[in-house]
Amino acid sequence: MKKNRDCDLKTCFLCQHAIPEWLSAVAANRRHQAFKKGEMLFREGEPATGIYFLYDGKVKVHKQWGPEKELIIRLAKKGDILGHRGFGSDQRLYPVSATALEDGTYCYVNNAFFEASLKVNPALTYRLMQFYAAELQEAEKKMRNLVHMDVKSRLADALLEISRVYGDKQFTINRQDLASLAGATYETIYRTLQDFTQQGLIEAEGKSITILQEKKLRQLLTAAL
Amino acid sequence: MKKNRDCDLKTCFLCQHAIPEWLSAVAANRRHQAFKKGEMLFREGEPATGIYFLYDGKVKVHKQWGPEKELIIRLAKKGDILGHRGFGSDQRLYPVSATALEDGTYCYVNNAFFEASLKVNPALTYRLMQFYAAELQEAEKKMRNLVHMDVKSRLADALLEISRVYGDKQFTINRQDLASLAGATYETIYRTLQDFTQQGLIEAEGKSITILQEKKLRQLLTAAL
DNA sequence: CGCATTATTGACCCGAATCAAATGAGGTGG
DNA sequence: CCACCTCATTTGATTCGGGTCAATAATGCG
Repeated sequence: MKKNRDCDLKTCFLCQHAIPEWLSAVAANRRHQAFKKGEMLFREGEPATGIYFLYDGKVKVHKQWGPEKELIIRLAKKGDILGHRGFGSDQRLYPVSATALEDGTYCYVNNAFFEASLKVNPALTYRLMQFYAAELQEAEKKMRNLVHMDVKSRLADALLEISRVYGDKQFTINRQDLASLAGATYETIYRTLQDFTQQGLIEAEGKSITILQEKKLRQLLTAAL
Repeated sequence: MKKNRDCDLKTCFLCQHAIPEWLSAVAANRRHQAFKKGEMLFREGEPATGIYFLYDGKVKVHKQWGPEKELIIRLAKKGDILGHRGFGSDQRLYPVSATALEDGTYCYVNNAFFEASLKVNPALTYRLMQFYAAELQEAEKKMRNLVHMDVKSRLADALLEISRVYGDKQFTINRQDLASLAGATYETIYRTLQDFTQQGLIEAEGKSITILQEKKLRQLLTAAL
């Protein structure tokens, strides 16, 4: 089985929910593509031409603010969907950018085909709707957190999320991305990270971070409430 | 035509997209209900039993933080959907509360019936999905704004949004809600509002606010960028 | 007419952004 | 191999927006 050319039914959202009659059509219309760390899959403000199914690798979804500032909206991992935010708007521009945090592969289909899929496959539409609903909940929770929690709690939250996405207590991330994820500046994150290290909550050397006391990090979240 | 008992096809999302064969079923399963200003339609953390279609009146959707603090996620008006955030999660608890800002009416159907509707009516599912997508975009934009804009800009944004929802440059809202919408404290909003008034951008007397210079308010947003 | 909210304003404080500078780490070309 | 440049890391000093607290005035309201 050619792993790089064929969709793994277990990981690709589209194939997972494709009706049998459409599997060949899906195969004909999708485009598999490898990408490198740092590469932008799509850019905020560009016309939304299609939708991406992340096959492998981690990707950050972020929104720009001015020339220097950004906010990381979400981290995506294997099996996640990207570019779906273009749907529902009139203009069909990507409202966010997607940048690879590591090498990986995606599966792309253009909007026309994807919409056709949705039309003939209500179950797919239904699942996608659920996916949106879940994302919406996450977004709104994060919204509240950004307003009401201090940086320390937001950083704890960010670390736990990264750990969850990577499926490991140890992971690699640069400080700037960490700052953008927590919604704070580089310097502040640097200091807070140092604080956490001194308290023995985490271990940080270089870009590698290990969570030592997950429980205490979680307490920071609930304590802020 | 009994206005209070029957869904206006033009305003109710559910009826608007119902397939003809189901119109009678919809009629049988929906529950129309009047509500009073200040009444809570549903409460964050409660089991999500169903979905609400706002027939008349304005409703705030908000998320609690601690005993005293809240963040208004969104304002809903005639034709909007409420309680749809319960979908997609495992637990099926409302992740937000909904409180009436004025008297109104809603149309309610329980989850079981609504899900059945979605199953037999792909067009409805598709439209709902688009609705979610639009909400998601809004939420994420707001997220970024809350992080990167100062209070002055956030208040300008909030005022413009209220004006848009109410379809009028003049509207009524209490300061506390305004604060929760802009993600700031009562006092800060009070002062900033005073500032705007002195600059002649708005006129405020009591709970009534009139936008005088919409253009300048918008400039506050783009200027922050 | 007292009591309870809500409005209004001032003073203070603090978290975190900003600014600035020093240090270190890699990469490149001479 | 060294000089040089660029870029990330590290740390200190300073500033400031806005949250918190408190005190008074005003406005209901039973």
